[in-house]
Amino acid sequence: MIDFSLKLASEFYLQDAFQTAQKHLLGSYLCSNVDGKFTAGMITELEVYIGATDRACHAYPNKLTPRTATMFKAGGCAYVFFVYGMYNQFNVVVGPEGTANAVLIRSLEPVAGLDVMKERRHCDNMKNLTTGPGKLCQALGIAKKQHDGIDLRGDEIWISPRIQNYDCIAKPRVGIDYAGEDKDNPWRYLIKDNPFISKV
DNA sequence: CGAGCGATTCGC
DNA sequence: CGAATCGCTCGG
Repeated sequence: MIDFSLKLASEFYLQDAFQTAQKHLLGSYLCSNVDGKFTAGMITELEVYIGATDRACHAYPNKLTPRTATMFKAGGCAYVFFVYGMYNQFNVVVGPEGTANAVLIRSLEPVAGLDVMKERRHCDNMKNLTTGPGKLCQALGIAKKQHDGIDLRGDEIWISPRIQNYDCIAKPRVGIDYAGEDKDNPWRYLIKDNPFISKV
């Protein structure tokens, strides 16, 4: 059984976003205790965004606005944003204060609180509960209004370290056709052979 | 101050 | 493949 009370050490949030994403975040457990309900899923897919140089990043080129402000905080907090009038997306802020790097969590394999997830998602199919950035926020009860900027070492949303190593696949990121030269960067990482993915 | 749009999802 | 749906950004 997994001990979800363990939390990813602070040091990893302050290091290189690509290293942290592939070696520490991928395969770890995103946990939430929202409205008194515990849910957790293993991170199977994520994407890296770099504020200084990456046209796909909301904070490019180091653009500080009310929306992007949390990305400039020190690593270890959540950047949660709202899109399409109905969906939230959850990112892990990585790197020292003043940099705007974030890791978008795109898909989870449900591990705990499946009944809660099914209820929140109005859906019974396990493969459809958390396989997408908007879906997993709904399943875990994560929303910008309550959770943007929240510390990930607190007791509402946190990350529990991976308990084994996984082979990693790199692909281009999803839904960023506007990003020009950066749209083909292979900064989407998936656990090899894990079926809980948002897209092929 | 308002038009345009988005790191998506679902149903037709 | 198009609608849903609204906060954020930017231009006027």
